[in-house]
Order: sequence, then C-alpha cells, then structure tokens
Amino acid sequence: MKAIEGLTAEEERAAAIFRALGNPARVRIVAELARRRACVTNDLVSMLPLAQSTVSQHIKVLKDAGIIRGSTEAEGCYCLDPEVMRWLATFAYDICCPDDACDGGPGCAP
Amino acid sequence: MKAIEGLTAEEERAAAIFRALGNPARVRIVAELARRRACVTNDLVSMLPLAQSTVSQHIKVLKDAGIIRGSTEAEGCYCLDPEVMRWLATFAYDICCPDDACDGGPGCAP
DNA sequence: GCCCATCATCGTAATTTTGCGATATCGCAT
DNA sequence: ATGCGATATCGCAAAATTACGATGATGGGC
Repeated sequence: MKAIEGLTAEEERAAAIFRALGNPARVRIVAELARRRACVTNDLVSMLPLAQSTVSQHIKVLKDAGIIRGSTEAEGCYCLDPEVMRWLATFAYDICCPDDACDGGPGCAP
Repeated sequence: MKAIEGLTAEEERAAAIFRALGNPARVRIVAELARRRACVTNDLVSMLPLAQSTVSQHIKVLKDAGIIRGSTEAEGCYCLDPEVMRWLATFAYDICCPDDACDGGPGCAP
C-alpha cells in the first residue's frame, strides 16, 4: 500500500480494518472469537486447514488492525476488541445504508 | 488467493466483500455512492488523487465483488447494491457482536 | 537439568494487488 | 467522416499478501 496523498486517515483506518477481514481464514477466526469470547492459538489452528505458523500470521494481521487483542488469561489467548466491532456495525449501518440507498429509485436499476 | 480446502463458501464470500472494501480509495467510492445514490466515473475520478485508469480498476473490483452495479441511466453510472449493504450490516451486527462479546467479562482484558 | 507443548518470528517462493501510461471503444456533436 | 470527451482494458513494474517449513523463545512437568 503506497499511502496516496489526499485520502483521509479515517478512510485509511476503515480500509485497514476491512483488509484485515478480507481473508476467509481470518473471517473464521473472528467468527469463532465472537462465538467463544476467547480462544488460544491452538484452538484456532486445529479449526483451520492451515499450518500453525500461518494461523499465527493471520492472528498478527488481525491484532495489528486492532480487531483482536490478547486477553488477560495468558499469552496466545485472544478476544475481539468490542470498540472496533461497534465501529464496524456503525459503518455498515449508516455509511453504507444512509437512507436505503439504491432502493430502485430514480437513477438505480431495480 | 489459493482457495484453501476446508473453508466454506460463505466465508469466502464474506472475505471477498471485505477485501473489496480494503482500500481507502474504494472506501471513499462506496461512501460517496452512499451519499449521492449514483455517480458517473468522472465524478469519482475528480474526487480521488488517482489516474482515471486506476479509478476504473477500483470500480471494477467493487463491481466484481457485487458491491456496486451499473445503474440504468447510462454506462459508467454506478450505485450500491442494497442487498450486499444489508448483508454487511447484518454480518457486523450479529456475527461480530453476537451478545456484547468481549465486554471485559471473564477471559477478556478490560 | 532436560524434554515437551505452545506460540511467535524469520526466510522464502508463489501469487495477488496497486497504480500508471498507453491504447482501445463508444456515443455524440460538428 | 472526423474529432472529442468519457470509459474500459491491456501490459507492466513495484509492492504486498499468503502459505510454508525451519527456527527461536517460553513455561511447565519430570
């Protein structure tokens, strides 16, 4: 990513979060963390058809994006960051669907 | 993307949508389409610090992901797909925030 | 001490993404 | 027909992502 001038920090932040979610393995990790509240790395490794090092990399990507973070329980124990999750829900709701955009009205195909 | 065995089609689909949103220029395009309901390519080009061909590429990525589509007005006139937007809001709300996951309760840092 | 399990990081190869200029294509006015 | 404005697509180089095995690091039993 070359960090083009003229794009806002907020847009960069949003894109970073989406990009971190843009991989099926990471989608599964996030969904599982949502379901279980907290997982150790090994739980996630045995859940995915990937090598341990690869899963660890995916965890790092999610952590760097601020989507997950370590729990207090132990090293290698993760949970979702509630603030980011709320941000995502808000973005989806009012940035993408401000007032039923593209509902087949004038200018949009049905 | 190597299409690893063992990940569901739904996870792949979700990841594809997130990946398409994982670029600040595309975030801006989507936000602008949400605000304006429909844009021609040139509106988006003059809004972004990028070459016309690059913007056209970003539009293609969003279109391939099913996030935007052509309106009936003319070629090169786009709007958001309401179904995908609703899917995104739903995903964020009940997959990522099933019941206030990671609210500082046991197993999670505050 | 010494192994074992668990996890992170390094190094690498293959693939994908990104952005650009150049080059079609298409509709419309002259 | 000719030219023009608006888009899409092609080809390319640079950068990023993805996955893996190998290699550290750490903590707990024996």
